[in-house]
Amino acid sequence: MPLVRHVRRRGGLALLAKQQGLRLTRQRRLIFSILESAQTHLNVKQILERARQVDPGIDPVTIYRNLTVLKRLGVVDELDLLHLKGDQHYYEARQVRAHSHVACLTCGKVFEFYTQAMKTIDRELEKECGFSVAFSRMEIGGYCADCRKKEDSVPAFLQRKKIHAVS
Amino acid sequence: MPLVRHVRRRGGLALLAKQQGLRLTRQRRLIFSILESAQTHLNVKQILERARQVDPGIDPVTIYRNLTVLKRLGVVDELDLLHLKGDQHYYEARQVRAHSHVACLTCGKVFEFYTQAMKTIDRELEKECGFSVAFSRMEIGGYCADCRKKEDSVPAFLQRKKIHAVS
DNA sequence: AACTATATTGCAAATCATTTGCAATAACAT
DNA sequence: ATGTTATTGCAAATGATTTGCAATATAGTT
Repeated sequence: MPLVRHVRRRGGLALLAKQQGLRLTRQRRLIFSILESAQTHLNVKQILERARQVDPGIDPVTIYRNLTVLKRLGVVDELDLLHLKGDQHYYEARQVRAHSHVACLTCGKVFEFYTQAMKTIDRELEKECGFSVAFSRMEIGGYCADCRKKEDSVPAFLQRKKIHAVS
Repeated sequence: MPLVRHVRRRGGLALLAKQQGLRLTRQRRLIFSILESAQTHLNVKQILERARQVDPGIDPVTIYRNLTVLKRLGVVDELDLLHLKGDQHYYEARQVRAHSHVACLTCGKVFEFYTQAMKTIDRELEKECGFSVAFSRMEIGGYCADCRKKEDSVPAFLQRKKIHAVS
């Protein structure tokens, strides 16, 4: 059975890359370390900025190519975060614990939420469908506590007019 | 507080559109009906194809513009289905019951999975974070029962070589 | 340490999806 | 019926990502 499943990284991405027969170039090391040390999901532009602080000559295409490799290895996730900020994609090193990304539709804040319930779903899928979960992503939109206090705030993406629940 | 929240459609998208002051053009009716009658998520190309069977002159830009409107109304969801088939996006009319999209990494099959556990997460977020969930999306990658039987199958997206779990 | 095979890079150009400007048309309220 | 203006289709622009290719750098071998 094919496995990407639970990839545990002991030596980090660099070691994993070696095991896969990839060459460890200066640029690749740099990109790996940026992703590994990132506190949050980054988009390509952000990765490029950080990379250029160290290696000003690095080309965007190198970022793209390495992200492709990392996606194929199953060690980074590509997220779109509900497209709240357009169609750009975000990347993060895959974590051991599954978590969901929760975005406030008013202020745009995104935070991560860890819950056992995601594991529950994995188990249900195994039991009910014989489906073996390798990884999962959850993205939630709604209104955060702060914004709910400020009554009349209008979600940034609702430019035309307020939308009322049709019930 | 702004609401998109639980939009229940009684008269369908057409009625909703009217209530929002949108004009019901021939093209718009068509696009609405395609989305409402679709059994599954569609990408833009698929929507365009279906639309052109009825109205050969319809322009892609009309599809895009209407999808934008529908997204803003909060009645269609834009999915990327784990980017298994590239970066294209898929659209589906938002359903009353939250569900997750489950994709097999070997055969590419995607199915929908309904579970109470998603509602559990909503409640946890409300309780623990004071966050009010408007909608949520979950996408799961793994291996379906059929493919697990056929031992040595290699996931389509792993072109280089087999990846073994690093443990 | 030099040698070799080839994976990887950077640049330029190509591609692809999506958006924008604008004039013509069509929907809807009066 | 008439006028206002939202919506459409076309063409061109944009922006992100990919591809071709020659130069370079890595890692294995001598």
